[in-house]
Amino acid sequence: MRFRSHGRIDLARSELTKAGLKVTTPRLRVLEILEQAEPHHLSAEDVYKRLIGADESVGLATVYRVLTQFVDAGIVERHNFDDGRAVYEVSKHDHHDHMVDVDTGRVTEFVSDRIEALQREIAIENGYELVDHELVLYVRKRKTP
Amino acid sequence: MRFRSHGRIDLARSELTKAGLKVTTPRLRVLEILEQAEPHHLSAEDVYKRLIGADESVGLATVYRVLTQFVDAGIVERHNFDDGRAVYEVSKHDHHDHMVDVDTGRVTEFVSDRIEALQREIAIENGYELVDHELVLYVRKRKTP
DNA sequence: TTGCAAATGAGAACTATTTCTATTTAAATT
DNA sequence: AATTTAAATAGAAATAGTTCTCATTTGCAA
Repeated sequence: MRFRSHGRIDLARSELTKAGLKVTTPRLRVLEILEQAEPHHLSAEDVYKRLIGADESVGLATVYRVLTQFVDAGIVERHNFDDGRAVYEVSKHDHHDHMVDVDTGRVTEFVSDRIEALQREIAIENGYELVDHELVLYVRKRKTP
Repeated sequence: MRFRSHGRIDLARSELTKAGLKVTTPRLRVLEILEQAEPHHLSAEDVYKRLIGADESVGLATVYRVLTQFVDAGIVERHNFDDGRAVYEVSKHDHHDHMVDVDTGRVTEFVSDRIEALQREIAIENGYELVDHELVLYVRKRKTP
């Protein structure tokens, strides 16, 4: 049965092409890993480990190079948390922020239209327009709910 | 004339003592530099350069060590911007957030009680209490004001 | 002032990331 | 399908930022 669709992979291919990046095995693999990642945030090392685990031979330097290209192309976002970790995740249209549990290190995502709106307001009050933002809440589970 | 007051230095001394840190020359020097810093944000390297410039002989390793101790003690805050820079600044009681002009790299500070309140709300809605937060707005000067 | 635990300086070690370069590969061309 | 060529890769080496080690120095309590 020819002409069968390979949805996910074709999507990754077209994303690369659209970004003006040649379609190569390492790029496809890294993009697939990020798209299927759970949680969404992976460090370069995480991506590399998953590649090795899947018996793909991709060099660590290539992982870094490809991730940087993805960030430049807008396919992927990079976040730096205060403890020094840098993580990557595919850019979704629904922008979200992060909440880090300071005891466990667990990261959860959240969206708040109210906060987004306020940020835009604040930028304007200062004569700017908002290009992007980064919000991380450092939190702790409440003892008394 | 004895018994003259040395306001700034005495303050730094008492901050160290309060934090349970022995009062040493390197600690006093680093704290003074951060308190007088303009802009408020300095990297470890910046602090080190200013010490050298002032003919103080303090090792770079000590600068890092002392900065980390200050952060642990809550005297100083550390911020990581998305471009990878890590900067330190003395914790003021009026917590503030940052606005980075993406064209010039200039950093300005701002405070918004509304955003602070919203953050606390969001944490609670998720069963957490807010320990700290980090908000950076990436902005661009408006062409048409 | 003396003694000792704590702090420091200098350089080695470490970690994360980037660069270098010889080799391989994608994809345009024939 | 084979050829060509610029772009991409792997792996090693280099770099930058930060932390560690340990011999020496210092703050401060007795």
